[in-house]
Amino acid sequence: MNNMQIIRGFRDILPENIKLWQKVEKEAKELFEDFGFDEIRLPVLEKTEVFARSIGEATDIVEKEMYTFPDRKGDKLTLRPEATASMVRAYVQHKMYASDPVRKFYTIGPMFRRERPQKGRYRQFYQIDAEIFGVESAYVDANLIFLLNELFSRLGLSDLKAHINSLGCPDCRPDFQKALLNLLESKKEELCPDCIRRKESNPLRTLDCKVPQCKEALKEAPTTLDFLCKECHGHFETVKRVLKQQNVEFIEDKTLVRGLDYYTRTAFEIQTTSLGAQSAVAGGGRYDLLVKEMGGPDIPAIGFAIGFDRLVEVMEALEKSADKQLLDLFIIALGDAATEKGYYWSTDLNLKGIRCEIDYRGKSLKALMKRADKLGAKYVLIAGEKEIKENALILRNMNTREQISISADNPVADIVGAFKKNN
RNA sequence: GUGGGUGUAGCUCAGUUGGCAGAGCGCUAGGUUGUGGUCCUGGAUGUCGAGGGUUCAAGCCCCUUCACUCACCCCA
Repeated sequence: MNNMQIIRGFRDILPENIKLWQKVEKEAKELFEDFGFDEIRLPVLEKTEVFARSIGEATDIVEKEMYTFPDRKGDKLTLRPEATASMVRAYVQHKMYASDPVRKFYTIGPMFRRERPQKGRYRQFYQIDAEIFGVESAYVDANLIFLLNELFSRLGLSDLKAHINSLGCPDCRPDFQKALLNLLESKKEELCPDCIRRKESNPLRTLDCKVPQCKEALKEAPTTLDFLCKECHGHFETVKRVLKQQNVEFIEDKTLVRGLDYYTRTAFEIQTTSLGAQSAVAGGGRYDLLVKEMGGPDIPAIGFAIGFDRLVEVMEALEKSADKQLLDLFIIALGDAATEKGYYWSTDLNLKGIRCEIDYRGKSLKALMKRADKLGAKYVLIAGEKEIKENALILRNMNTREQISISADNPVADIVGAFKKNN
């Protein structure tokens, strides 16, 4: 096996697939800018501490999925597994809250997690990330979900559903956790091995276990919603009311728990059915405690991440293709003199915005006509020795087979003119 | 990390009880000395994922390993 191979779980996004990526990126940027978000670009490497502190030491991401290594000086560095931690780090480091605590950012880029690859899951994957700092109001929670919904609808995706839940806050979460732990303890004979483990590491996770026996045992389990304090309850009700008012369809999903420690109150996920087990295309939530935890002041925040790769895959599954870019003109130059002229013409045409190609391999007219056809050329310019001598190049319309004769003195102007007339 | 499936031409895949490595598409050259798409004819392209074993003989059987893939776990 050839060793010069891409790393496992990494992939090349090839030109034949890039159009959808560009389309998604363009739509997202336009929408976010319209909604008042500013782009921010963040590094791919951070000190390990940035992620360990924010995501949670005991989470799977930090425990076993990060690409972590010492640099030459011995500092422990990590390839970012998600964007929010870096976003908060930047917000705090530049003391952005000092001049204006209310900030809205988005960023697009690669993330890295060393998991076993499968459908819709890669070790380098891309996220489109948006965060709002400094607003506690439930209106921005609803607004972010609305924004996701709008983006997906603009991309023509309809099989996506928003799931929302509230995880409570430090006031109400402890009571809930106590109640849940009590129940887990009493039912521990019936739980699957994974849930026995979760009981210790991340009790919330037992709520969305897929093993039927666990589901049955935990049917009566308390949920975060049962224990919400008055403020959290009101916050959640507002989110739901506003979404209804704006005709955003959603499912209240009390099994929706998110894996990162920093979430509080609103948690949401956009799910699809067309991607096998990887149902989450976007996910996010509120993290009112994280800015402070990362050394900043007590400032609330909320954000989401869209799984770019997954989104593109959903679109591919629904055959939402983007148009292939075809060629405007293919120049067939036969002989050395014609080839040299053809080179200058093609460059000039490129500069004038005409997508034009020429072939230098000295092939036959027939072979080049085939190539022009393969490239989808709208026109072919034929410049053979005869045409040069007689000062009469042939411009052939490949759809109508119509051919006109143009002078070899300044064919670029004639061609540009022809394109203007047709467009 | 655990389990299942799959590795044969650039792509999609056949390959029988172990007996000369194949097809379609694509590529390429012709079919009127200079006109594409359809059609016809010819041509090129293989470490049968890799390493080892069994055998007179292995793409096929056995062992090891790697990769891809799906699922679990977890998450976007």
